[in-house]
Amino acid sequence: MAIEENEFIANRLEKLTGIREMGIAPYPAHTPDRLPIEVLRDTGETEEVLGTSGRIMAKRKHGKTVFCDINDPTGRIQLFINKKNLDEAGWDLLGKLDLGDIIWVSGALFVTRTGELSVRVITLILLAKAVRPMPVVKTDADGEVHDAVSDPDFIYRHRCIDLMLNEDSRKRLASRSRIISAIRNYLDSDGFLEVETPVLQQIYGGAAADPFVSHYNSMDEECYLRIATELYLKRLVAGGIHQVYEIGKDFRNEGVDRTHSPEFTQLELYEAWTDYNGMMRRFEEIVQAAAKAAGTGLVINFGGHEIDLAPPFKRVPFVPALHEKSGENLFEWDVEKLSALAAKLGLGDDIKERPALLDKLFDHYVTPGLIQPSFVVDYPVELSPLAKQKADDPRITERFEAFIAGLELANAFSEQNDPVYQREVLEKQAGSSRHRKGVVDTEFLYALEVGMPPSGGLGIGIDRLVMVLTDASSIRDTILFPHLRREQ
RNA sequence: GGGCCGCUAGCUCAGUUGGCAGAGCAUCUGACUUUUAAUCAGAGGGUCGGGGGUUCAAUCCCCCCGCGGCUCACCA
Repeated sequence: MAIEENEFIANRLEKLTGIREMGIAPYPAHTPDRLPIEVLRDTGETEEVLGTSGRIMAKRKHGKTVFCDINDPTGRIQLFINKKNLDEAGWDLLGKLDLGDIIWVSGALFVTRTGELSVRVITLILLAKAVRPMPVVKTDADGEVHDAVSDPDFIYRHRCIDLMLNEDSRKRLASRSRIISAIRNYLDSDGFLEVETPVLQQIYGGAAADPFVSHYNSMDEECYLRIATELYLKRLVAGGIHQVYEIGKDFRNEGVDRTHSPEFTQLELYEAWTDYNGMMRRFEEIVQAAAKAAGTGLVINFGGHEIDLAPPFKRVPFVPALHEKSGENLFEWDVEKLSALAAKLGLGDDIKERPALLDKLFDHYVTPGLIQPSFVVDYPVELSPLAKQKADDPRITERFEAFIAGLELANAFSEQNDPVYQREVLEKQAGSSRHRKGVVDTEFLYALEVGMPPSGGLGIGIDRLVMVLTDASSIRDTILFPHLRREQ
């Protein structure tokens, strides 16, 4: 199929033909020696002829002199192109260049009358002709940006344009990369092994979510994209891999909103000989390392809140906090009373399960107040099937979720390693939950039966962590290519 | 899935109590040998998201649909 026709594309395709007719290859494979633009800027004025390359971002014609701005990832520099400095072919080529074209130039560096360091171009080579126009964004003397491309739909669908034009997006992408890298460094240097477990699974588990369903032709069987890595990683801990982690995509077939994406990146780590207290320290340290990598201080701004990431983070026990904020002894209430209260608060009138009710009421009463980094600790056992119960109260588990600015960033517990108890819980859940379809992961239970040391486990939503550290209002801003509906 | 808002030129956006569709930038032609949101003179560019309805006349009002945003619901 040919490129869609419009005036702009037709015009550029015509120029492309003209360039070929001049005997110039518009898409050469070879780039002559070049210096990054940043290096030219650091060099300053020099008679030495230097080469560089980049994309044409602005073109100002003044008769026999043309000023262009080109940029590369390291910066932007002005080109001073005068007819007398170029050969005829070079000057003719210039006439067929447009904003967005990628070129190589060489020349000495000088400062113009208006004080702008510029390349006095003596050689001009086309490296890639752009046949599709890109939006033109201008910045004035006051640094004010005009005609910025801000339509989210456009940005998500054409991320290449977004990255070309929007500094914030480039910075966020770099921050994300460095954050993940810093987390790996932190864990690797502390003795953890990074592993890869299956994305394509016959039995999914480790979280309560609907999976994406696929089909494996050669086996003729239904399979699922993973919703968590938990159950595989714990098999490794049982196998003697006592410090292990995975950073990868999980897929949950559920609604999309500002803080949920159907595919998202999660870190899960498991560590033997420690418990959820150890995981709290790990989380605090990972947040420190990530903030350092993102180049923010420990006091950050997110969604209009000033947030202090310095440890230790606040501990908020689930049941007492719920009682304090609600003014009622809700944990002792029965399902009917809880359900009635939830309905009265407009949280939904068809919730009939105690775990869901407690969770919902907690979200209503307590979560919104968790602006500064907080660990909500000691969740009711019904909400935490894979966590170990507290020794002195079997109705409570050694589990925490970490919140920053009301956003859930992490979930962790002292891992349940009692195989008999764990089997009972999973079998009961398989019979009741809409998510489980009556399937129990017996290989996971096999591992517990073989014996798994007391361990702590921690899951961190990487996209959300990036949101917090780059002040992104939507998880989609932290994901380069978020899922969008098909364009009509 | 519900509610609200949006969709107009390549980009950013005006606009019409319903009466030939507008600006800036970009593009094209011309002028200009130190400009920088360059400037000046001229020109072209639109199925006003799609479909249906009301009307002499719809980009505008009504209905359906598509896409997006915010929000609520859902989401261990």
